[in-house]
This record gives sequence, C-alpha cells and structure tokens, in this order.
Amino acid sequence: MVRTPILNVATVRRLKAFAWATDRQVERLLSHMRLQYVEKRTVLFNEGIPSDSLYLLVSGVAKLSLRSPDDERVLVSLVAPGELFGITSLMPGMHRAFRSEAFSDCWVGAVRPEVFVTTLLDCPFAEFSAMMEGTVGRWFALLYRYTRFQSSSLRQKLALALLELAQKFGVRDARGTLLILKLTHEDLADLVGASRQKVTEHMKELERQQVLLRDRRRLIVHPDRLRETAGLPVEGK
Amino acid sequence: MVRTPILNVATVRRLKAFAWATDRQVERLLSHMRLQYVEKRTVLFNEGIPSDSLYLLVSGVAKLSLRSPDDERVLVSLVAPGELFGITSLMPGMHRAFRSEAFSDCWVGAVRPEVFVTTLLDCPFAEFSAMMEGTVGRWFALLYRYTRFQSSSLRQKLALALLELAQKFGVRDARGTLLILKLTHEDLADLVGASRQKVTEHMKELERQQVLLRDRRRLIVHPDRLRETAGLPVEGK
DNA sequence: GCTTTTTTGTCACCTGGGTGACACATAAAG
DNA sequence: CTTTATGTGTCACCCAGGTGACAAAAAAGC
Repeated sequence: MVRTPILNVATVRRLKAFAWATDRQVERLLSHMRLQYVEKRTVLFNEGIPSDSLYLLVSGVAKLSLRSPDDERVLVSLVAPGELFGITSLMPGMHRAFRSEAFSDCWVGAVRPEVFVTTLLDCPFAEFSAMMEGTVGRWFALLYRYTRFQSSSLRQKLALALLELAQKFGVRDARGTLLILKLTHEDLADLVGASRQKVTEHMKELERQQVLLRDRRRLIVHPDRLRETAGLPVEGK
Repeated sequence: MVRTPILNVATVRRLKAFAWATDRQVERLLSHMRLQYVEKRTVLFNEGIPSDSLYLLVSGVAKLSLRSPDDERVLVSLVAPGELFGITSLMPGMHRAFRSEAFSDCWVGAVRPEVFVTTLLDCPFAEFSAMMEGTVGRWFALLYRYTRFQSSSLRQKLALALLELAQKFGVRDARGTLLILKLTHEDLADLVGASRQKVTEHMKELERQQVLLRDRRRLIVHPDRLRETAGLPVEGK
C-alpha cells in the first residue's frame, strides 16, 4: 500500500537545499529525477563502487555506514528527508566512501550529478567537479580517516594517520617512503587522540615489525605494511 | 633572512589544485592574492571567528587544530604545500571550524573566496556557496562531530550524537525536542562506536539527570543540557 | 488474547590505553 | 664544548569501557 509522494516544484523549493534555486531550475531538475521506493534495510549503494548518482531523500530515513576492519558496522550518519546524499558523485572518479541503506522505508530521488550541477549552477560539470576536489577533497579524506578511527585500536589509528601523512608529505626513497617532516611522538599523539607514552610504545613496536624505520628524526614508512596493520585492503589485492 | 618565494603562473599550475585552470585564470587569481610570511607557531585564524579568506599554502607546513572540552589540543590535520585551506570561507556565513597555525615557518597566500570562485568558475559566488552548503555542508557537520569525538568520554559522544540527531530529526515539544525516529540503544552504540551495554547505562544516567526522557520508544531531549554535557559552549553564553 | 522476537537493564570480569614519574638521548643555544 | 631544553623509552598503577551472560520488559506476529 505505497503511494507515490507528491514531489512538485513547491514542495522541493521548501527544502533548504534548494531554497535559493529558481522555479525553472527546480522544474528542470525534477524532470530528470528518477523516483524510487526503497524498503527498509535495502542497500542503495555499497562502499567502494563508482559513484554515478546523487540522491535526494524525499521521505523516510536513510543510513550511511561503513564496515570496519574487525567487521563491525560503523553508523556514520542518518540522513533526514530533504537532504542530498551520495555526494562523492560530485567529485571526479570518486568511489563511494560509505554504504547507504534504507533505515526505514524511503522514497528516494536520483539524478546524474552532471544534470544536477549544470541545472542549478550553469557551469561545466568537469570544472565544478575539479574545484570540489581541490577544495573539499581534503575534508573528505579527513572524514574518511576519522570514521575509520571509530572502532580501531591505537595501533591501527597510528597506521591510518601515518598513511595520510605519507600521501601528503612522502617522497619515495630506496628504503620506503620518507616523510619530509619533523614529527614528535607528541604530535602523533595529538593526531590520533592518544597519550604520548603509548604512541612511543607502539612506534617502537612498528619499528620492530619493520613497518617503519627512523633516520635521525625523520620517518621512513612502508605504505603497504601500514595498510595491512591499519586493516585496510592492501593495494592490488 | 627570508626570501619571498617565486610564485608565478607556471609554479601554481603545477599544483594539483589548479592543474585544470587556464593560464589566464591563474594569472588573475595571483594578482588578487596577498602573500604573507608566517612564523612557526603563529596563529593564522582561530576557531569560531567569521571566515572571510581562503588560503593557499605556498611553502612550509600548516596545522589545523581544535580545543577539546578538557582543554586538550586535537590535531586535526597537517596541511602540505600546494593545498588550499580555510575552506569554511566557501560556505555562506560559516565560522572557522578549526584553528590554523604555522607548524613550521610558512609562506601563505590569501584570497577572498568570491574572487577565487568567480575567477576559476565564472558563476556567482552566492550560488556556488549555497550549493556547497546544500551538498557538502553535511560532510562538514560530520567532520565536526568526529573531530570532537576525539578525546571525549562516551557520555560526551552520546550527547554530541543526540544533538546532531535533534538538529536533523527534532521537532519542538512541550517537554523539549522530540526525535521523530525509533532508535534502539544498539543504533546509538553504532553511531558513537561503543558497546550497547554501556550506551544503556549512560542513557539511563542521562534520563536520571533530566537531560532527556523517553515516551515509549521515542526520545525527547533537552538541547541546552545536551550541549552542556557534551562540553560545548551553551547557546547565548 | 498469547507467543515469539527484539530491546533494555544490570551484573561480574577483563583489557587497552591513560597517568605520573623518572632516566636517558638528542638537539639547540650559548 | 657546555649547558639547557626538548624528545624518547619504560616503568607500575588505575579506570573507562568492552564482553558475556541472563532476566525483565516491550513490541511484533498471529
């Protein structure tokens, strides 16, 4: 007994995500939106797959989650009616960061991100997309790290933090990836939210396990082994 | 003994944040950029103040951080040369979410966000800005919550999570803010990364302290008291 | 209504990581 | 080359929160 919801221009314009758009724009957007009914517990998209649609939650509650290394589910966020989600689709070549599923029965509208952007902003999608990547891309990387932190041990958090640093500050070196930064254990502790002492202990341990090594006060890390200790899927596997 | 760095079109175009821009655009952008030298430990902006500039880190390392309720510093991120930061300035009326300071001596370029957007994207800033808010705004709220989680007790995490839910799913009610959601303790546990049992204990305790109450399986929360238990500055104080 | 399933409440027990303290190593500063 | 400050390594001890187990209460099915 499911009734298709009313989804007209007036309704949409009441949502804060579209308050600033013109009737014309909303109208055009709606004509390109595929409306679908999603039953509770149904997965809309899974983490890791290419993201090719942007979604508008029309009614119900959606859920964004993540599977942690030890196979627990981290509930990242609950999406309220009127919100847009599946936003990775606005950045070039990005894959889904989270799984999305219906927390209750939902009505969901899907649009292609190109249509969304060109309709509402009239600027080329490719440029908008590149702009997003250059600006909020890092926000995204941070969110990714922090959501992984949830339900990780200190050792795993350290590995995740070092991986991020390797991406930003690493240069390839005969012995691995050299971080061109002088970091104290205290800095690392502040980064992963732990005490200096425990960081020292774990860093020693990581050295012993050959995950990283130190040349004076510079770190040389081995990204693959870091990924492994962080519980992330290892590259090319 | 500080030499002004070379910052010409060719150099900038090599940064991945601007790889897609035309020479003309980069040139125009540079002509509007104020370059400044920032000594190690100097604060560039503080959390909570209005954000009116966008920054490009030219050289050195910058640091984004946050003061937690118990006055610890959470190191949110280290910024590498070539990265843009201070991105809250791209969303309307947003205040700085983090403090930014020089982790080492830095050269930093500052632009007004309006100039940045209109130069690179030729679309009105107000529209772009509203678009950002409607799309990545939630990502931001999430990042905010997760960075606060760092160095919070379970009780505080619960309060933070419930506050977020109140903003999204709350309706005013005689007794407080009613959440129009059926949430189990397990859902909450997944949201804050804790065990179901401890969530039950803390929820009972929060009920006892009149921070929230339950009507069958619906929650009614008291946002001000939640902010207080979360260790956030209380509204209008 | 009654039965089955899902949540909630509360134990007792264990463990990862916080805390303070202090020796040792390394860098800066003079 | 010394002195002083800043980082590192390693203790012993404590506590918030995880785990398993089980009874009571609420919902959902029928």
